[in-house]
Amino acid sequence: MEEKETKMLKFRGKEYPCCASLTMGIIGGKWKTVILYHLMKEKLRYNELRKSMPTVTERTLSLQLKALEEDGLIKRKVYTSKPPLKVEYSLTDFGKTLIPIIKSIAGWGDYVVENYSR
Amino acid sequence: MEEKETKMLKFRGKEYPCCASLTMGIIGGKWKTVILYHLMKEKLRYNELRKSMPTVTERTLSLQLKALEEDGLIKRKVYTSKPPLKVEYSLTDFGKTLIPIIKSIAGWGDYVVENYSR
DNA sequence: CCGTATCCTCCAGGATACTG
DNA sequence: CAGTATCCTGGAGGATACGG
Repeated sequence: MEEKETKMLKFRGKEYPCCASLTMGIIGGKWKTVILYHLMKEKLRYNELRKSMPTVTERTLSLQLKALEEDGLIKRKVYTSKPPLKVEYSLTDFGKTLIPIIKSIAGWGDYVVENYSR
Repeated sequence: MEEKETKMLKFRGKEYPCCASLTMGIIGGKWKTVILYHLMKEKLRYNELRKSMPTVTERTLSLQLKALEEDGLIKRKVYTSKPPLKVEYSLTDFGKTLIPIIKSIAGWGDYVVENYSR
């Protein structure tokens, strides 16, 4: 009679088995934390982001930005409607709640590079 | 003449464009942080881990444990050589340097569930 | 009990060309 | 400048059965 009923956590329609996997579902993937890391310091235009991330493709950057925007972590502001367009990306207030995490993630990366790089 | 030369970071033979992506390369993926999250509190046996992670498959859990062990984040200790085996997984000292990150990742997940769950 | 061995699916991310 | 539109590929992760 007893169902497994392993209390799944929900956010934006997706289910996660624990709080850690929920966070990783939102900021996981190859590029999301990198984008957030750059936007943490300052708002940036599309091309500025691209230059900060030399190995990402246009399509992938575009998709990741859209996903982050849909999850409410970043906002997209258009300044000119006539080409050349000017678009700036920045963290939302919700996105800013991630700053401590991004900082510790970046900090640990630096620590590893300094002490174990090879 | 000037090469792009975008100083890549290296760890265990892989290259990353920035410190944040290096960290995510090591603890990213669907299950690694979940495993570390459970091992952070206590060492656990294979089956205990499985029960903590009801939706992971045996094969995937096995592969992720092996990857974490290869990166030096967890250690595997075998207690009996005759079946039934007893194997315990725990964080290494290096793995323990991740505890602050895991805690903030888990904490943010909890925060989101409390304030935005739907 | 603690995994491996096979086989398979799916989609994140890449390459490239093109547009408002 | 800031993206879409197509097409494609590799590998993460899943399902299931079996082995020490």
